[in-house]
Amino acid sequence: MVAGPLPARSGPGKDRLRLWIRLLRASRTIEAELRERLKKEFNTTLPRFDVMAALYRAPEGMLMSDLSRFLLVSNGNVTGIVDRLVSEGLVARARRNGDRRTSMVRLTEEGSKAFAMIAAAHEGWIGELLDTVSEDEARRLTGMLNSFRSNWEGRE
Amino acid sequence: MVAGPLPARSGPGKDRLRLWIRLLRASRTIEAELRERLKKEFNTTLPRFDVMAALYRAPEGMLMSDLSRFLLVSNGNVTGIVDRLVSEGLVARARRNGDRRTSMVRLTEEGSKAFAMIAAAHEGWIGELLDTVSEDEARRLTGMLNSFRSNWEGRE
DNA sequence: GTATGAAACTTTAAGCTTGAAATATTTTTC
DNA sequence: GAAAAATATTTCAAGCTTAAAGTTTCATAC
Repeated sequence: MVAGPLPARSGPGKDRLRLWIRLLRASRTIEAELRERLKKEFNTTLPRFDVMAALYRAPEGMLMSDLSRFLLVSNGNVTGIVDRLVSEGLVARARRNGDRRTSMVRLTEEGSKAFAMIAAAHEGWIGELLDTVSEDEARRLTGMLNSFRSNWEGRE
Repeated sequence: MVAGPLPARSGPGKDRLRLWIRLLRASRTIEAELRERLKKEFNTTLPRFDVMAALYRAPEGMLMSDLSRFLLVSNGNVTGIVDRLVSEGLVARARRNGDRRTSMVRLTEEGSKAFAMIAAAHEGWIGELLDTVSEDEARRLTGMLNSFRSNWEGRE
């Protein structure tokens, strides 16, 4: 989804198609760079980072379904990633509240420390990778993307 | 890479971090919707669509390495996707030019027809999914993303 | 209290993705 | 022109991803 079907020079909707293609190329370029650095510097992956980032925001823990909803990925997907993080000792499942179907997932002490270090580097990388975007431009772009998102969210 | 590590309210680089998170969430949301529709309506996938889109632009064919460079994915990845497209009769490999290491990959007649249909639907979907973005706004956003991209490309 | 259905999660099969190693071919160097 | 380096591609192992089907537990209705 990086190329797009020969957008004709003009016509209704062509500008949106062009926008979509640019958006996708930008995020894929940055994503590839981040993935490579996460691997090289911390021997981890983007999905693991995503899960840890979500859990870091929720010290009390999250349900599996909260995680998958928040990260925009499927349920089964989260199961696998959390499994691996648990086996690495970075995340823990606690099956304690009344509902025995659910398990509260949270970062371990070790996971929290590890994440803090990775997150600091991550923020630096983003600043570096996006340094051709001025802070002001960044705010405006964010605003536009935000309004797209909030409009979109109510629809499905 | 959809959440991001608790962006502090302010500070240097925070606006860029926020921008990155929005960018990623927007593209993931749209991507998920496209993937679902491609599956439901045409029983195909986003990676297959990407490869076919690239080949549609190059009737004379492309090398595997051209494909992987253009699509921003690894070599081995393209091999697998093309293998499946070949087995479905939508794509053909031609090992004909002087260099016997390379193979020219192109759409078959059937593949070209199939792609044209899917692409028409795809363009409509994008118009629909992005209809909260005005055409004017789309052009401005595209411009900003473009300048990011061209600045970035010279660097690595 | 027991059947019905809903909810939370896991498992499975198929496919996508990467980085690294392997293979085959061409080009360069001496 | 043979050895070495470079290029184009494929193979491989590990992990990510989805949709669909399966399991367990909970809530509702009767």
